[in-house]
Amino acid sequence: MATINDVARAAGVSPSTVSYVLSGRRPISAQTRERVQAAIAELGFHPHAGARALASSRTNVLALVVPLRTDVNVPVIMQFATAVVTASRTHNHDVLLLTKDEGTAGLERVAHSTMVDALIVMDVERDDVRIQALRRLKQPSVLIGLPEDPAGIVCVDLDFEAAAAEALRHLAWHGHRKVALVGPSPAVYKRGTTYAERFLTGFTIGSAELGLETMTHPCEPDREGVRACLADIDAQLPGVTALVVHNEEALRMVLEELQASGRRVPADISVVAVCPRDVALNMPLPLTSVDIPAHDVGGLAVATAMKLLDGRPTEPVRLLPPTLVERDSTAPPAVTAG
Amino acid sequence: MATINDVARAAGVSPSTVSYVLSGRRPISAQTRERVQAAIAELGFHPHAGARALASSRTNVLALVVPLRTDVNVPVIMQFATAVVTASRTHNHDVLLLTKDEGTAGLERVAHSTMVDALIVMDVERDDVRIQALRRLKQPSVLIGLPEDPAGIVCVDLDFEAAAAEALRHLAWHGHRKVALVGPSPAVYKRGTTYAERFLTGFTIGSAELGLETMTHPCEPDREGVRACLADIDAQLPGVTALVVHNEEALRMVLEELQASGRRVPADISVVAVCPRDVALNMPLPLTSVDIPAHDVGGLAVATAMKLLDGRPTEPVRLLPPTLVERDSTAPPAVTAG
DNA sequence: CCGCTTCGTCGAAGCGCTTCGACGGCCTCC
DNA sequence: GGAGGCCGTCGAAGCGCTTCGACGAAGCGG
Repeated sequence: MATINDVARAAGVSPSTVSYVLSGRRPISAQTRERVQAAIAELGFHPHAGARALASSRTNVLALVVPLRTDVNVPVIMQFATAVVTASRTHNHDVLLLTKDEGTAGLERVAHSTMVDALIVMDVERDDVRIQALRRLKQPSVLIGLPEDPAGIVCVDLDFEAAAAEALRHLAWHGHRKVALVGPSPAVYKRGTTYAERFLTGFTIGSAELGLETMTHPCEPDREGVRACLADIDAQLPGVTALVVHNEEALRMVLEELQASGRRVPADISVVAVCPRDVALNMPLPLTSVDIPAHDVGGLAVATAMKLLDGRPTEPVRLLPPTLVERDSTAPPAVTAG
Repeated sequence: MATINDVARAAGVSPSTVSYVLSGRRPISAQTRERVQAAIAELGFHPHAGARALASSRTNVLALVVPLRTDVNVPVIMQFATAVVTASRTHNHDVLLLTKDEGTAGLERVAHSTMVDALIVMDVERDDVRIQALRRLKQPSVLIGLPEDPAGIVCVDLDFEAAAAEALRHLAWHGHRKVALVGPSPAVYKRGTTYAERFLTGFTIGSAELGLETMTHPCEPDREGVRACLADIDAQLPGVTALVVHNEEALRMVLEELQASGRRVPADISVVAVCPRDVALNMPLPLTSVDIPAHDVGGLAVATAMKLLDGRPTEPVRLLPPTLVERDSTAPPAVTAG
């Protein structure tokens, strides 16, 4: 492997000049720069990451903590992860993958041993123990999600409260008065995953503001769970004309069960999904949906981390406004006798 | 941050002694070791990863290249990835996440800049350009998959040929004579993803050996694709009594379409799935399946990488034998007139 | 009791890079 | 036309760790 000294010799300059060509931290004449760059290309020089980290105390690596439990929606997690990786690359950073189950220890390990410049943490819970740990690190961190007390840590996420309100507004505008929320599985609520709670809050508030008759129901994402959920909804909110589904796994089954019970979407019942765009489009019929913009959130998380590293000012909490796209699963309610 | 010098001073020894306590490369008296360890604990010392990498030319980081395209089965990819991460941790390594779309450049970047000790590459295609690149690197690599010409690179994977044979053997043993393969989507074949081809090969050979009447059909994983696929199968292989499904996305829909067409599983038609265990168990009825042991394969990939790093001998290609577990979706064929 | 090995520890030399201060040479401005 | 600046480059000092050779002390056999 060529070193910076080899390059310097080949270009007839000093190592520090090569370094300055690379970093651009001092002016270098066009001539010299070209000679150096030619030497770099010819020797196939790549700076040694460890040496660089040692000398500059910058690693150009971000830690990304992902949950590995399977009761969260895996494809969505993966969308966030890939968004973070691609965004990091555009900022000339790489990504070190940590799993949530290493907990606090994993964060401290990579931070204390200076393996990463900053941390991005997904799937934070209401009062996640990891948050105090993050506060103590010298590296900045960005959460994807919104804990109870985010003081001192920057958070980015979709504004799930607004998302719920948006879904209800759309349905109300179509004339719906009786709307049910098919939520995530009970396990998700139990864990204190705040996006579920925030959506619920938004749903409740929106419902009150719009004067709707609503109910909410968690839903286990298997055939039985979906059936039970829909049955409960029919029992507790007879004449329901619209569903908001905040549960990717259950989505397809909800549609199938509605069909099985003889109800047509959207003629007999409207459905608004809360899910990534491609999920909404890959259903038997294209669903009206509030997008979960994993790509944007991931990109924003990385951009925010970069800001922090540069010492630029940053909003402590940044919630992206939801976008609802009307597709084929919503329509005005059927006019019924009664 | 405390350095090794701080620890040395606190323990009243030289820095090199601390280093030897940490690495165990030279004998250290129990007394000294304890004093050093106490100092380490007290100061919360973590060796600086960059400095360590620079001095030892070992980073204790593995690169993992995952596909980010969505036409592969995301949850399965994620299973591999988490398996690799957890296994790496047990070997005291971390994982740097690269995406396949950075291609050859990404591999070279992390290798040349000495960010990683070894590379693990998923989703290799028949004659993947990345393979030549890997051969040129000074770091060893392990492929999850099996390219055309694996010479010089170690590969691990499930033995998909044997898996197909195993599925057929099970069905033949039950007395089935007409069996169809519902394969991955055409895109997967087109890409030259070898596991699909290997399964197909095994299916064809097994079919001949067992004297079965079979056919194979790729399947687009949406409602229409599944319908078309099943219709083709019924047309081309009338009286088919069993299906082998090698397509996680389509699996649930296949079952539903069979039911919709009035066929009961396994009374009227048997189904063997090729998928991870948990997928087989989370279907409306527990499916007889050949497991895709993502966890084992990921773990093996890491273990193999460690072997290579230690200079221990390694089999060039290691294909894990498949395991078929009989559950509720297979039974002898119905006795019909004719 | 002497010389040889083994054990436990130290000191110093790097690993490859960044960065700070220094220093010529050139331009500019009065 | 000389003082003052800026531009472009160099040299050297580290960053924090590992590792090699060296060296006393202790243990052993003859």
